Amino acid sequence: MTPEKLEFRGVALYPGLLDRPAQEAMVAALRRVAEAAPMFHPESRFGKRMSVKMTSAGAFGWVSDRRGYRYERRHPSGVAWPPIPAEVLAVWQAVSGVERAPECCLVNYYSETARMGLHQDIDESDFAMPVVSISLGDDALFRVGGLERSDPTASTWLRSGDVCVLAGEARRAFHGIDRLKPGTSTLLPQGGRLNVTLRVVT
DNA sequence: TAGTAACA
DNA sequence: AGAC
Repeated sequence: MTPEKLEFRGVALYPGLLDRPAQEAMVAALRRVAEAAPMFHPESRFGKRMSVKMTSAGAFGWVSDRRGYRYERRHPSGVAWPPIPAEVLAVWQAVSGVERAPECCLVNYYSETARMGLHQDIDESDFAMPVVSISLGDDALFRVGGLERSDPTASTWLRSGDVCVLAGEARRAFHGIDRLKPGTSTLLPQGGRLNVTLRVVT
């Protein structure tokens, strides 16, 4: 793992923390997660489908529907979420800086046209616990703002193998993904991007 | 509005 | 960036 650490608007960035073999191993593990807990398109509380597909691993999964955003013990189908893969836990241990283990491993799949609007991660109970994010596959334009939606934003490209940590001032910063750069990675045979986010929820 | 479209 |  490359130890280089950068900072972008308060977000810690570890470019290329995962080398190609590590990325491939993680994708294989995530494929097993998606077999146990199939990806689904969440719906916002106003009935609009999000463009990303998602599933989770761990004690809790993140769920969105007309009842709002929350963490649930089970996949919408009723099955328990599979365990968080060891490869993913190793990244948390390397960069989170906390002793607690993550309780939720949210896996988002971005097709070439998928995006994620500016939002805050505020469905957790302890904001002293960081959010760790792993990028796999095509490059993605990552936008980071401040604590209010109207705060100015700035963008940077995230590449396959990069890891971000949202902690401290940036823990509740607005952030999102504007677009992908299709064809920039050969990691995923069908293209697109996987993003893995790790959180302590309770 | 974890979304979108129109418009500047 | 703001409005819906």
